[in-house]
Amino acid sequence: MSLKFAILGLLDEEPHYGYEIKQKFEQMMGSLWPISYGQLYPTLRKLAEEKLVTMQTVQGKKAVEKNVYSITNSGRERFLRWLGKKDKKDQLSIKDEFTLSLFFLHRLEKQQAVELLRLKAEDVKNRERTYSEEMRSHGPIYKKLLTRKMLLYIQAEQAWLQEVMVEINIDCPEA
Amino acid sequence: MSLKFAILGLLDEEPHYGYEIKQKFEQMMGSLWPISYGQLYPTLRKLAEEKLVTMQTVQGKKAVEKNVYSITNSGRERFLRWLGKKDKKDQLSIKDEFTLSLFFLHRLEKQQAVELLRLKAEDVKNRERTYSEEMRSHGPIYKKLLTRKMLLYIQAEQAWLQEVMVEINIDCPEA
DNA sequence: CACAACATGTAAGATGTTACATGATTGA
DNA sequence: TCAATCATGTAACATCTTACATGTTGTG
Repeated sequence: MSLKFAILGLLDEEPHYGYEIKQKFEQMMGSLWPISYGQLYPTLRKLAEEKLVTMQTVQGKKAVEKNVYSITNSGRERFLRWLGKKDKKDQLSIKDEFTLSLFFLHRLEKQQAVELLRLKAEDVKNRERTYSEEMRSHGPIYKKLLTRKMLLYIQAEQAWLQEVMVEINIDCPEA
Repeated sequence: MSLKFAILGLLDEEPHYGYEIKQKFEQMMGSLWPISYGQLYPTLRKLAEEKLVTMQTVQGKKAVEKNVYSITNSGRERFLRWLGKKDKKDQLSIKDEFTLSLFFLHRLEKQQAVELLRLKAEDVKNRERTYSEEMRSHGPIYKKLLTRKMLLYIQAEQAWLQEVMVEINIDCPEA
C-alpha cells in the first residue's frame, strides 16, 4: 500500500487532519491519484494501530472536531526506510479492458471493430490534449514531472493505437 | 473484473477446464497478465452462479476429474455486449511507489537520490531489452501487439526518467 | 523413486471503490 | 434559508495475491 507512505511523507512535514491529507495529496498529484475517505480513514486508523502515527482530537471552529495526526519516530524511520528502498514495486501493466478486447475483436463485425478503435483513438487524443495543456500551466516541478509522465504514456498509447489500426486493416481488408 | 470477460471469451470458442483456462490465457497474454488459481476458481464459481457458464465434471485419465466449463447463451450475450461496449475502463495510471517517492526524494541525501534514479533507469533498460528481444520472436499477431504496447510504454518511461534525472540535477546541482 | 507437471480448490489478507450515514459551518 | 464545503466515519462489495491443502500422472 503506497497510500500509507504517502500519508507518512505528508505527516513528516507537519501534522495534518484527515480531510486535509486528502486535499493536499490530490493537489500534489494533480488529480492523477484520487483517494476516497473509505480508504483514507481506515488507513489512518491502521497507521495509528501500528504506532507509526498518533492521533489527537482538537477543537476547530465551534463544535467542529478535527483529528490531527502526527508522525512518530517509528513512523519516520519506517518512511525513510521505504524511501531509500531500491526495489520499489513497479505497476506498469496493460491489464485493461480495451487491451483484452483486442484479442476478441475478430468476433465483431469489421465495421464495429473499426468504429471501436476509432472511438478509442479519439478518446486518447482528447486526453493527450488535456495533459498537453496542463503542461503549459505553471506549478511545482514534481507535479509537472508527473503530468509529463502521463503525457508520455498517453502518446505511447496513441502511437500504439495507430499501429493496431494498421494491423487490423491489413489483417481483414475492407474489400 | 475483466478476467470474467477473458474467461467468457475463451469459453466462447470452446469448453475448457480451469487449469486449461489459466494456461491458455497466460499463453495468449505472453505472461504479461498472470492469473492465480485463487482468483480463477472463485471467478468460475461466480460465473456459474450467474448462469453465464455451466460446469460438468468429466473423467480424465484414470482417477483425475476435470471440471469442464461451457458458455451459456446468456453468457455469450453478456460477452458480446461487453465486447461492443464503447466506454471500456482504461487503467492507464501512474499510482506506483517509485513515482510517489519522487515527491519526497529531496529528503534523501543527493547522492542516494541519484543512485536510486540510476538503479531505476538500469532496471527499465533491462526490461526494454527483454521486450525488444521478445518482439523479434514469432507469434500470433495479437500477442505481438501486446508486447509492442508494453515496449512503447517502457520506452516512454525511459524517456521520462531521462528528463527526471536532468531536472533533479538542475534542481540540486552537485557542486 | 523422486520430481515436475497436472488438477482443484480454500482462507486470509491487501487494496481499493461506492454508497451510506451524520452533522457543522460558510456564503449567497 | 439553501447549497456548497468542511469534517469523520462505516459497510458492502470488487479485485487480486499469497499461502495453504490435497491428490494424480508422467518422466528420468
